[in-house]
Amino acid sequence: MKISTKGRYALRLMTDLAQHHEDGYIPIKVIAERQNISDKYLEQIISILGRAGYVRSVRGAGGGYSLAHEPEKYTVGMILRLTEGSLAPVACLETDENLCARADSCPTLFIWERLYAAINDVVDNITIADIVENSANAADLYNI
Amino acid sequence: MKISTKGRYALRLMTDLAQHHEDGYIPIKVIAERQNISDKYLEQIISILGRAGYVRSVRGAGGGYSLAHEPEKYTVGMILRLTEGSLAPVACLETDENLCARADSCPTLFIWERLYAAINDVVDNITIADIVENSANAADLYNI
DNA sequence: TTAAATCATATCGCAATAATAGGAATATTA
DNA sequence: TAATATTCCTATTATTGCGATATGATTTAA
Repeated sequence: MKISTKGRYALRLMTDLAQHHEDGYIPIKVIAERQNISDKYLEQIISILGRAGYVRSVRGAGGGYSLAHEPEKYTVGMILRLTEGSLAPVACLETDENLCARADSCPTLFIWERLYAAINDVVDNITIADIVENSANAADLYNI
Repeated sequence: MKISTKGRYALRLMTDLAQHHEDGYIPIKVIAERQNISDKYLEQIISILGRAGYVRSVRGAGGGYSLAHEPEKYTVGMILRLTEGSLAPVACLETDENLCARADSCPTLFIWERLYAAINDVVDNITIADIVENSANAADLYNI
């Protein structure tokens, strides 16, 4: 029951882009240094975000990445689902094909449904803008 | 973000024991057949439950396993934490040692805290007795 | 004494995670 | 035009954890 680095890095990536939203296109190397993450690994992750249309990119010198939309348009759920896959705690909740034959009489299914709903409720109600705001407050609090 | 078979099997195991709570000691083979799970794998899982004092065992012919307490004494959270380990969505919430140096200014920590709280809230408020009851209702509903 | 059961370990195949690596394609700038 | 900076694409790899399977020792009842 862990969120992998892929999802966590993706969130930090999007947050970083949001914090520097006014600075035009930012090379992945810069973000990798700021976030202290392998730039080659970040490259792979941002390509997922790019294919989904979450970030825009410009190639060549002076290029880089930029958020395609405003930070408040992205929920944590969107980012995590894209990079981690489904957040369902059991496979049988993911697709109709995965739904097992005994689902009608499955004594534990309601547990996973409640858990799934609780997870979705959290991640779908926090946006990247919220993260940026929270981070600004924390910095203020600690006089950074 | 998946609950592994270990935790799921443990829940089915405990539920099965609860459903046959009056039948004395039940061999793991019987449960394995009823639940259609590898008996050798179940053996390993129930040994965890045994060491934790969740089930009692009697060796030798005529022996088997039995719940150590009433079904309402066990929460889903207890079983899952024992078999899966911590349900924290990120390692830094597990122990003080895991808490990273930048926690004070971590912009995403509040997400994981909320997620963790939501997960705990679900699993700590469902007991094995609830599962048995739910299963009885479902059986009734579908005329099984 | 035989059979039924728990108890204890060791081993194994597979897949996923978390990178690392190398280079092709594209654009800017000197 | 050449050099440089960047994205883009794909292959490889080391490590780990999952989900078993296997073997056998120990205990107890019939």
